[in-house]
Order: sequence, then C-alpha cells, then structure tokens
Amino acid sequence: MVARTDAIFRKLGAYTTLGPQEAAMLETLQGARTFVAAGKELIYEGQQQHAAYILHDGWTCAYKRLRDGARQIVEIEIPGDFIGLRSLLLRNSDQSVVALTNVEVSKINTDRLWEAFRLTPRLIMTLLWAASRDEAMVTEHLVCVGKRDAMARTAHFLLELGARMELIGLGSATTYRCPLSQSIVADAVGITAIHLNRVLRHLRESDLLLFRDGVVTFLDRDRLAQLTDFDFTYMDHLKPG
Amino acid sequence: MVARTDAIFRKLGAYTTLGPQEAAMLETLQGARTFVAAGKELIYEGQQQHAAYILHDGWTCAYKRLRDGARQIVEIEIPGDFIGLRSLLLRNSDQSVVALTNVEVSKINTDRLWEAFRLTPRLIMTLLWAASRDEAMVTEHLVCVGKRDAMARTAHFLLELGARMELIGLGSATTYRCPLSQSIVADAVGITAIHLNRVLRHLRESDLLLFRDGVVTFLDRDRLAQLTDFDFTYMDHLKPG
DNA sequence: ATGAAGCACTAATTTAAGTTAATATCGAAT
DNA sequence: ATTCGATATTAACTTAAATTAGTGCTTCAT
Repeated sequence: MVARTDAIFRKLGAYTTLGPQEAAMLETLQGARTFVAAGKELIYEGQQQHAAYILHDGWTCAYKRLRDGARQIVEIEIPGDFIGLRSLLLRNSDQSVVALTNVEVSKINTDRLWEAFRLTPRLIMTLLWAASRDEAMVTEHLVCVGKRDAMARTAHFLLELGARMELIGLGSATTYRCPLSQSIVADAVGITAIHLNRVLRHLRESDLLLFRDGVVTFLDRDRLAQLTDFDFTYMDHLKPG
Repeated sequence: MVARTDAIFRKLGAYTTLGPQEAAMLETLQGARTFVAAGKELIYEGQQQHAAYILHDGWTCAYKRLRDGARQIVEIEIPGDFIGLRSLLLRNSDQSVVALTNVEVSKINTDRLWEAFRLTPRLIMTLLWAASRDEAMVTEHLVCVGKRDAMARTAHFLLELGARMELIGLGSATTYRCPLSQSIVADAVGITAIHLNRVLRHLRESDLLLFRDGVVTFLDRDRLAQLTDFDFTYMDHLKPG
C-alpha cells in the first residue's frame, strides 16, 4: 500500500476525493514500480504496443521529431502525471516519451482497465478528467507558441511548471527545483537554445526570475504573470465538472 | 433516422463499424438538429454549462483569445466532428467555439451519456477514440507552429484539412472547398494575415497550391508533402488500438 | 593530467516575419 | 447610386529570432 502522500494522489486528490474502493483499484491498476535511467525512451513514436505509465519520481517529456532532426517538446511530465494515456486508444503512439532524469514509474495494466471501467466508473472519470486537463495544457501551450514572443513563452512555461510543482507539494510560490537543461526548455517553447539563453539573461537582468543550477526562482511573480497573461486560477478552471 | 451517409458515420465508420445498437444510441444521444448563423458563438471560454455538439454541416473553429486581443485558433471543425467534447469533463470550457459559416449542429445529451456509458461501452470507446484523434491533431498543430516556418505551416495546415475533407467525402486528392478567410488561416497557423498572403502568393508562384475563391487546389501534392513533412498515412496511424 | 563532451554564455550577422501604409474589389446596407 | 466594411493584395521598413562562430566551465572517462 502506497502512502496517500504519493504525487498521484496529491494530483487527483486536488480535485476529487477517491474513496477507498477507488484508491484500491488505482493501486491494482499499476504494475510493479520500476526505475528508468535518464535518457531512456519510455515510449517511441509509432510504437505498436500500448504502454501507459504513472510517473512517481523524476521528470519525463513527450516530444515529436521532424525529419530534419528538429524536436518539439509537447509536454513535460512531473511526478503524479500520467504518461502516454492517449496512446491506449490509438493504434500507434503519436509521440515519443523520454526520461529527463532518473525516474520511477509504474506501468498501467491495460487488462484491468476495462474491468475498472465496469467496477469503478468514477475512477475512470477521474482519469479521463486528468487526461482532459493535460490536453488543456497542450492547448494552452499551442496558444503560447503561436501568439506570444520568446520572453512571454519562456516565462509562461516556467510559471506553469511552478504552479504544477506547487500543486504536488514540490515547490513554493517563489521557487522550485527544475532539472531541465536550457536546450530542453528551448525545444519546449519553440525557440533556439541560444535565443533562450538571451531571454533568460533578459529575465534575470529585469529582476523577474532566475534559472540557475537547476532551480527556478521567481523574483516578481505578479509582474511575470501580468507580462505573460498567466492566469493563476487557470488550473482551477480545469476542475472536474 | 439519419442516413448512414451522414458525416459523423463516415468519420467514425472509417475506423470501426458501429452495430445497429450503437448507431441507435448515437442517435438518441443527440438532440434536435439546429441551425446556427455564421459568426455566432457556440461555446465561450469560461462558460459554466457543459455543452457539446456534433457538427453536421458547415465549419466552426475552437480558439483562445489573449488579453491583447490576439487570437489563436486551436482547431477547425468540419462536418462529422465533435465540438467541445472535452468541456464535458472540465468545470469551465477552456476555449471558445464560433461558427465560421452557417452550420447545422445537434447538441449532445449529457444525461444519456452516462446511460450510454453502461449500455454501449463500445460506442463510448469510439467517442473517446475520436477525442484522442482530435487531440493528436492539436499536438501535430503545436509541432507545426513550434518548429516549422510560415510556408511549411500553411501548406501542412491546408494538406491536413484536405485529407480530412476527403475522409468525409467532401474533397478529392487535388481540391476541396474551403470557406476560411485568409485571416482565419493566419490565426490558425500563427502568422499575420499579411504574411499569410505573401506565403500564399509564394505557394502559387511555385506551382504548389492555389487558394482562391474559397477553393484549395493542390498542384503538386507530392512536393508539398515532401516540403512540409506531411505524412499521408498519419491519419491511419490514429486508428483505434 | 588530459582530452572529450555537454552545457551555459556571448557577440556579430543574416533572415524571416511583423508592422505600417496604401490600394483594389466586392457585397451589403442606406 | 454610393458609402461602408470586410477581404485580399502589395510595397517599404523594422524588429525579433535564427544562424554562425566562438569562449569558458564542469564532469567524466582514459
């Protein structure tokens, strides 16, 4: 039995309270916890078998690669997040997932998922809600990349990550540990690593935020939010209906 | 009883065959068909009630607006598509949907949805699959906007729309009717309308495609696909698992 | 200890896209 | 008829970001 302080419970519990039956089902849905080294692929684009995981510790990212080698990072997963939930429904996975740090995951047992569909529909609804919420973040990400300049995108990206880290108890309003390299962040916000570096310098020199030694520190979160149109209640809007 | 040539059946039927029971349930899930005039909002961001529709005729788009008035179009819906399926699960809708032409829609009856959950789980799985497929397109859209230049984005966008139109029997390999204004396309691919106009001219002068008088014509689809990394089998990858 | 590799950082230059400004066309409304 | 608004179009100019070309700093393996 896993403690209810586990990130997945923190994440789901922020919106709905799972009954003991549902919590138990969530446990049985998972295989044994395994460790995966940084750099290893958990899911690759075009993969035939359906694999989905719950991320317990460490960070991963989902990305797509273009023929010319360029890579767009679609989302970053932090503890408590699901990995590859969507690929359960599609024939092939449409994106790759790689471990950005050493991670601890548990595989979702697909067979029992259909059983859960019958026995604990409320749990399934909660999972669907979590998937919807993640998709809403991808949409927000698209808006960012499509309509904001490099600085706003970067700040928005780091603010959102901070809000998510805070939600699972791994960050405060002013700081959180962020193991991403500048080139990962650049591929996520859709600019070059070199330009990201300039942007970070600009943010630093404007006393807005610091990103150094794997730590993000917000110096003026209000001004940042203003600057980037970030809505701190936006996570709340995504509560279950 | 609606003919099986309806776009929604064409869309779902391209991947799975609905049994008579499931088809009947799909019918009862829908309210009466209604007409909505071009320019009317079907769903607005922050809306409290959950509304979802099936689009039978005409085009709509889902978009988000920034404080500065800029608008990012997240996806275009054509006949046979669902509208606002995700907002059924979240407390507030996270995006707006507007009719781009006069449209015909039917509202999805939420109450019966839970009934359908029990009685025709396979239909629900099909709907979830359709939702996943749409989300995969949003992801593809994000990659496009994040990592491709204006010409590749534009061509990719028009190729994808063409493939979707062909799928529901409203287009051929070389041409389809497209009622979008240049400024709508620009907001979708994340460039200014003026720059889109330049890009379209360039595509025209390169004998790649024409977009005139509400009609898109591909002059050299192979070269376009090559140029934009478009994968014609990509829709197939999204079949149900 | 010593390269090699990866990451962070900077400056100079080029290019793609945005901005401003203006004209043309068409249909709808008065 | 003609004024208005939306859409499409083009050119001139500006700006943001990419590209190219480096430097310095760790860490890690030999």
